[in-house]
Amino acid sequence: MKEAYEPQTVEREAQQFWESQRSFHVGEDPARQKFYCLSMFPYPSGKLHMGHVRNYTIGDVLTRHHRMRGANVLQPMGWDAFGLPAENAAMANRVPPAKWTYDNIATMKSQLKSLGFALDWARELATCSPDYYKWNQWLFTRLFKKGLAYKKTGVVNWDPVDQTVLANEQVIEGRGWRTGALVEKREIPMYFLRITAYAEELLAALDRLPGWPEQVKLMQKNWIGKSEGVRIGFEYEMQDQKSVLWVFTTRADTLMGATFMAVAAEHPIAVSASRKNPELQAFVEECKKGAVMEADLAQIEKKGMPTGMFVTHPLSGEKLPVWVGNYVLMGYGEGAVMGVPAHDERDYAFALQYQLPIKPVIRHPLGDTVPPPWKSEYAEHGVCINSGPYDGLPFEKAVDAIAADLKAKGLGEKQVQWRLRDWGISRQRYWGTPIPIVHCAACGDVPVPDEQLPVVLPEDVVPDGTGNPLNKRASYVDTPCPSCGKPARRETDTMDTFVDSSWYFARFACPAQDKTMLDERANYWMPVDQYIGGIEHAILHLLYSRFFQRAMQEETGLMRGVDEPFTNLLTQGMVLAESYYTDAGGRREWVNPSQVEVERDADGKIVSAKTKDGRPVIHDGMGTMSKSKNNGVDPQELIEKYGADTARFFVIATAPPTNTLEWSDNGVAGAYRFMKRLWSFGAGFGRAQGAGVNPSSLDAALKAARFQIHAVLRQANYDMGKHQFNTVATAGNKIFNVLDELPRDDAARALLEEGFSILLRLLSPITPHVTHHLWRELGFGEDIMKAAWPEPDPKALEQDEVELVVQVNGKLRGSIRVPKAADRAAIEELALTNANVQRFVSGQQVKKVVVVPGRLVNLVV
RNA sequence: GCCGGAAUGGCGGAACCGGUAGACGCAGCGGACUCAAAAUCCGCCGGUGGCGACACCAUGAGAGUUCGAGUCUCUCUUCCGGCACCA
Repeated sequence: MKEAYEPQTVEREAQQFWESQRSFHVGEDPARQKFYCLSMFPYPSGKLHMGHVRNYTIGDVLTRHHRMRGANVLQPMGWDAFGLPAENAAMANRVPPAKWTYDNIATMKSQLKSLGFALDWARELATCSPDYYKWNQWLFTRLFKKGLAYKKTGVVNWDPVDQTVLANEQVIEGRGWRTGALVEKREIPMYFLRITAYAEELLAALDRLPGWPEQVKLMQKNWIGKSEGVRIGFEYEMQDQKSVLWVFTTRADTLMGATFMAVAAEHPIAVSASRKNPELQAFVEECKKGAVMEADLAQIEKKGMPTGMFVTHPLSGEKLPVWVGNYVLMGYGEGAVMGVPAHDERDYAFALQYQLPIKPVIRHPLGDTVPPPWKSEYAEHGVCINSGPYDGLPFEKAVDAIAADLKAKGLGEKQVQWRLRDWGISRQRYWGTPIPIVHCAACGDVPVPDEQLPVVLPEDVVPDGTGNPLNKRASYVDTPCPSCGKPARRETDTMDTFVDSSWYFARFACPAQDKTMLDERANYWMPVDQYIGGIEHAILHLLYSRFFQRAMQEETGLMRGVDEPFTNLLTQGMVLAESYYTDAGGRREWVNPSQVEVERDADGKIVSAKTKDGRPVIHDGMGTMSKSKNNGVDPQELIEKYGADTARFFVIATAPPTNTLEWSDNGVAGAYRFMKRLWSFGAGFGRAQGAGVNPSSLDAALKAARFQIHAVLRQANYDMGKHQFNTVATAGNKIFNVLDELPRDDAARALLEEGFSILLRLLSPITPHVTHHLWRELGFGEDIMKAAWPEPDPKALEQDEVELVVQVNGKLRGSIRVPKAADRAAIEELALTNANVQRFVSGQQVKKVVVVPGRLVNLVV
């Protein structure tokens, strides 16, 4: 073995070994426990960034650990290859998106390989390949025939100069990113997937996902947004026509306290009333302009204007004025609310603003006779008052009674309202899955029949930014109707790329399958046992995938009982780095941290920083690695300088996987130092003899060392189980430090071998290359991946004597060594003999003695 | 505004059930080796007092429960994340 650690050589050899052994290739094996470990697949943007390295290292640690524990582990990799950046790059470089994408895939694949991930590349897929997106199309046509996919109009951002639809991220301050033209809203026909049909199930099943972070489940719950209430009708007459204004409320119990109605600016009543009222029309227009997205709108002033119309209260017959209110949203419920100022914060503010009456109908804890004017609304549930027949009823009974009475009059019923909307999947873009529909003048929208799938996207196109290039290709657009054969037009919209990523996990189970979307191999591998990725996908990607899993079950008949695609979810934290800038005449010029030298005071705090060529820079603190702050660290440079094992060890050891990870060049150097120490320890180790440890031949010091090694191992295995990988890595440091202190003599030899064998196996999921090399080179075995995961020896953890801490009144005063079997009385007596303990106890009455076996003694005086 | 989560040395972080706070690493300081530097190795490393044994203080702030609280309960502060004026 060489004296010097050369990571490049070691890693190349290990990777060649795995390649030649097909070490990561897996198949179905019903006899073994399967484990499907999946990291979110990357978008092939060019090259890997640190977030990828972190994500895939976490997945690889889990994969290799489960393998060594005997599971049949699948860890695949693929490419989320459709999407807008490819079109942007195409315009900038005049390269077809397909070529740009495939080139990026080649680069990133070689980077992933250089990191030594245990990936089964035989299952690689790219969503832009017709073999893959054919099944997007197939599933779409199935859902279309069932009515779970349908067409309706949707609103898009329209750039009037480029004559093209813009994605939200292409709209910058209301203007098109390329043209700077004011963006218009346009209504165009789009296809939707009826995810709302699954709303109830998607919500309820969250409670059956104990392996998901609570935070993610809560975000999904809020997104689905179920509220139970009552739909209530208020009758009115307009131009002698009887009509009903419908509202939705979760507080039907306060119906008797309604003193006005408020409708959204877009509501038909507002629109028709504004026709003969220019002032109202101006107000309606103003409301429509107001942005309705930002959270700070929660505090904007309530504004409104009366329409001059009145509706009839369905139970009291009272006439209530109808107002247009800027706080009522057309997109939720009925676009109208009943105003109950006494018991709703917004209604209260509105009523105050316009001197509308406030009528309390729920008993206030301070008493029924709260004198007007009210100081604030009272929004808690309570008992009805001032409500005629409903007086004295608590919330639920009042809602039931009122709903029943409304139903009898045909003016209301209980209703469940959802926030979740159907999923609009049409994108007016070129680089995506073609929507398999043909528009025929005679037959309407005809789904492309199975035998004509896939509808192949031409790959030689270079978009120019004006409209969808597919529209300009007659050979693509003109096609006979699959139904009647007459000339027809092919749909040119493509699918949202979230469709691609909503089922790739199942497809990984079924490589090289060209007859069906999935096959029975999905039954073996699904569900994904461990899914790893960023929290930014907490809502959309994960919700859509849960929806698709259910749709796939129904359409393929496979994966019965597997309703949820991801059993356990780990959301890894972001990677942060220091950022620095120079002040270039009021403008910040960001300097990459690799170009900065830092000066610290005696405490290690940064006092000043300058560039390597001496210009002073300002330290801006830790932030997400980003292009805009120029603080990214290139994984490639890191691997070339230190090797993949160092990068992997740093990323794992520095922070728990769910925390943010603060980049530190010194930290990386520390990880490298550990790799080098490990290496030189191995270089001086000699060949393993394989003689086991004979515990009775160990002296006290060696016994203590062995205890430490096994105690650290026990803790490391516990930490591994709860995915706290940072302390598993540092357990490697601890065991190494123990081994490094051991004498190099015959008495210690067997323990040295046992300890090193444990250390190498424990570290192998984190730093697979160096451990692979040392394992083989030192004669521990052929292939460390095939070795058993180390378990602590219970005998090594037995101790004849234990150290107990002695406390007086809960404060640490000394420690004693007692035989393991010592009884309470003996421990008490020994504790009292301790000199320092005596100082605090003497002359006082010992009132109580607490003995925690194996831990401590507490004397209460 | 509402809903989550977090707060421990100069820094990242550790501390399983309430039981020795600060493991491991980074930075820093001192030393060895060297003509010198790098690399490597050894020692110190929360604060205050003390020659020392040791004592006191200390896990964002304040209370509480307990023999004993970083850990449990309540109130507050700050930071991070999510969102929907959702009727």
